[in-house]
Amino acid sequence: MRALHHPDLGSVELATLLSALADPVRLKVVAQLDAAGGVVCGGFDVPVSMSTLSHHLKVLREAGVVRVTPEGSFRRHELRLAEIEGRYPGVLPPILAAARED
Amino acid sequence: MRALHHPDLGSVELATLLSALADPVRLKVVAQLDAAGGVVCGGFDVPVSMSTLSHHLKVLREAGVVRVTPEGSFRRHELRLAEIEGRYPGVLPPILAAARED
DNA sequence: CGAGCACTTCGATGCTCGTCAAAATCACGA
DNA sequence: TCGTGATTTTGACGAGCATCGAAGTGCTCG
Repeated sequence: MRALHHPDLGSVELATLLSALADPVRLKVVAQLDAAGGVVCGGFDVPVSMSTLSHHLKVLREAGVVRVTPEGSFRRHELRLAEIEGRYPGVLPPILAAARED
Repeated sequence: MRALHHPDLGSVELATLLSALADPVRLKVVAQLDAAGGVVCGGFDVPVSMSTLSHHLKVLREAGVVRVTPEGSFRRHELRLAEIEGRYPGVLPPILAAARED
């Protein structure tokens, strides 16, 4: 498998970031990531198949929302909250707060 | 033409709101609407044809982002900022601020 | 090594989206 | 009433996306 690519937040367009978040499944993912402090690996509670989840995590990673760290045969996913705050201040927290209400 | 429909913000999903904003043309539109105080009608500065602009304005209206008021043969478009704040506090302002940087 | 687990990638399908030109609608003024 | 200007709708096209199952990759432990 080729190395995981994580974009520099400076090169992420606002529309790209919003597109990544504009999906019910991905909103659930980031909400769970936020609630669990980012330590969740593949234990997401979402109503899609494993392969579809993998696709969504890839979208989030390529939009700079999530950082993925291989850890044995698992993968740790974490929100890149501080970096996103640096690029688009104030955008993510209220979205996380709103996504939490479900 | 059937009457213009403006959804109740209470029935607008977060993913719908973010989808409406997750497009470069629509981000330009809301940024201009924000900057001009909402009085702009069809005088948007966007790189698409008139019919495409109309389509984007319809998307924004149906997502509850914009209110459209017929005014003679023109149409006034305004951001529903306060209402969106009531439903999803803090979400829109930082997006507008980020979209302003262009 | 070999089985099993945790994912990812591939291929395919059906749906949605952004875009345009052309035609339709609508309001106002001559 | 006719025409003009503003805007929407229609119809069509190509691209992109969410989804799945099946096959592939890589890690770990026996």
